[in-house]
Amino acid sequence: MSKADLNLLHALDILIEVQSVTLAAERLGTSPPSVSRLLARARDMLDNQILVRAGRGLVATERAKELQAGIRHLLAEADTLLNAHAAFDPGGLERRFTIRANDGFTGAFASGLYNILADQAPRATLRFAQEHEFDDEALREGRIDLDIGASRAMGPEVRLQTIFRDHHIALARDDHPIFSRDISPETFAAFPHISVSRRGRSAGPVDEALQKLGLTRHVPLIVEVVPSVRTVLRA
DNA sequence: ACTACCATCGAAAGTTAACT
DNA sequence: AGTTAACTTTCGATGGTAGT
Repeated sequence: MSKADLNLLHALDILIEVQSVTLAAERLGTSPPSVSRLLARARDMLDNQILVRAGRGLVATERAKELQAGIRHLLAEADTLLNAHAAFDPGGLERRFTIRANDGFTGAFASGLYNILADQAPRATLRFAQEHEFDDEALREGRIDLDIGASRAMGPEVRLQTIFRDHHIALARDDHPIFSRDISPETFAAFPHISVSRRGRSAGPVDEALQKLGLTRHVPLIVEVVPSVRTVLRA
């Protein structure tokens, strides 16, 4: 790696992401031949085919995908190191921050966050995106800045931090038979469930908890938002 | 002896054009 | 769409010269 430099690593990161010399050149603000030469240097340096020709295009190899996480980690560390001396001035910040969160979080915190932003970074904008709007790669690829939701493993390049704990509430009709006796995990799992999931998932933390008790539940219906549940229960 | 300035050289990285 | 060749530009290293 003695011939590596940050420009090369940055170019390699983009090349692996877009899998195209032309697109990478556009992202880097340079020409395709220049990127082609960078790619040739990277191939020589790594002694490995990181991007291979597939017809008229390029395809990232498994080795390239393995390298990418490490490359991004290195670039982030270098950025932190090189900019440590620079005083951060939020007042002059001109950029949009995209936060992926559910309606509950947006309703509870959007106003407060806006007030802070207006006070400290008046030229910046804040966008709340719905949970279903981006895939899991969005955070890793920088399409969103913050993902607020149930924690899940996303690799070493993504930093996780617990900011609050939430709890689940179950709804049922007034005359539902579950209320005729004490509610236990067994009776809870015995009845069919409606799952509320913007991502269309039928299983989640509830199912993991039931599984630990040797129980499973049947989820015949999935809806996106809580009001839909109320409508179904009343029907 | 030290410093500042200028010219020269070579490596690296850029471009266009042509080819595969 | 990617690669290569030829050429150009940029930049850092080096050495010579002049002034203090």
